Amino acid sequence: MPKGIPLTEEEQAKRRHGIFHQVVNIFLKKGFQETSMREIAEAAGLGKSTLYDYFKTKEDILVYFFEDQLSDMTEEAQRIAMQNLPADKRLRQVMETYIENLQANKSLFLKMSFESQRLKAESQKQIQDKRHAYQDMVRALIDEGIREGVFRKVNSLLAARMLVSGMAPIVFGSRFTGTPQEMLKDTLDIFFRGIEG
Amino acid sequence: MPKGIPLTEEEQAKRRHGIFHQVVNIFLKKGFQETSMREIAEAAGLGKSTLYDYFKTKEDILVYFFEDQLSDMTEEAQRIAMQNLPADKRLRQVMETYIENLQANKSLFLKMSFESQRLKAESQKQIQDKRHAYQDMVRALIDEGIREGVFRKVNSLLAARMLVSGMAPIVFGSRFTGTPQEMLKDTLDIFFRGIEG
DNA sequence: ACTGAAAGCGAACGATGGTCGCTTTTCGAC
DNA sequence: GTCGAAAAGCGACCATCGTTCGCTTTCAGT
Repeated sequence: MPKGIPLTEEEQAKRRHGIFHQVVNIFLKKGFQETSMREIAEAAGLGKSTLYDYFKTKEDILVYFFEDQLSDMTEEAQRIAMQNLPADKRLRQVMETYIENLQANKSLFLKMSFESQRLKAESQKQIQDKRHAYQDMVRALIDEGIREGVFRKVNSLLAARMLVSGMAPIVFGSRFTGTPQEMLKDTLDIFFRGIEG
Repeated sequence: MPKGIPLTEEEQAKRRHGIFHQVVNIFLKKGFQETSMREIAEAAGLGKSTLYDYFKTKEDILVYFFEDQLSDMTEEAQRIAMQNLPADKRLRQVMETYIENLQANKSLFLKMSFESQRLKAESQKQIQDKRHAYQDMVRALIDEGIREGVFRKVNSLLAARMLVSGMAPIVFGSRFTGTPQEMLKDTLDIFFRGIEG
């Protein structure tokens, strides 16, 4: 990490990513709220105030996690959404990658979601905004499907919310009826049947 | 408030109640988490450490609110439950007083419920225990109704949870279809029809 | 080589929740 | 009536927290 040379915004982002990755195990072990900035800085091999060069406040670290994950997912979804395929096929793919992402960081998501309840309202709003961006993405795909005629005319925002929030039990639930893939299939079967044109 | 004379447990409880009552407006105005123990003590006209004689920690103050309210409600419900009436009539009365209590402290309940999300898991568990006590009360009433034959044999715990949690939208919801009394009536109509024997 | 700017750091800050030991008040025993 | 034990109350104090400040170190361009 050179000192006298300015970091581009992209490098900053990489650095933030790296810092978070180095620290994540403390959060998993003793929780976010119970970990002090001193500990975080130490675990990252940084001076405490250097940490503040990358995260404006402590809450920003938690917010960063969600923003990072959610914008990754949104990006990925957008890439899929641009393919030349019927909207329902694309939507299916989007949800598949969605639960794959959730599953890959399952315990981290669980812990962080729980801890995020204790953030200030303002920070929670930041996270919600990113969530909405993802929902809007899904919604746009449903709207496309409606225009294509593969979906009937439904309230697309409501449907998107229903679909996305219906994914949680598949990964985080406590009563499983099969593998996540099977549960996803069953859920999507119901959903698509519900809105098919 | 005498100094050299010991307080009975009951007097302590009264005192706690009084302290909370004197402080409640700060919580409503600037929130619980944002109010320091110094401010609380000052508003109560107490020394800071005296406050700690009545509440072991800051979180205890919030926990106290729920414990107090919920045990009041549980008591009241128990009094109604002992009357010599068919179980369904008693259950109806219980739920009526329930939403009356919620309504009477509506904004306080709202604020405090929101703030309680930020408590430590341990404190949240304390609150949940009291909630369960109330639910168990309702459940017992449903069990009685089953024995009396006015209800059919249902999973009484599940039904109780459904009933109690179904009250929230009546008081705290954002989409009202009538007065709380009307909404309660509609909800209970559905519920009783659902479990009638 | 020199300089300006960026990156990094530890000490220090203000505020917080919580504790300690002292003072004040009261009641009951003598 | 007084004296002492015990309780209630208190403000100073403590450790710790998140956050900021000013200094040092390092490097790129001249």
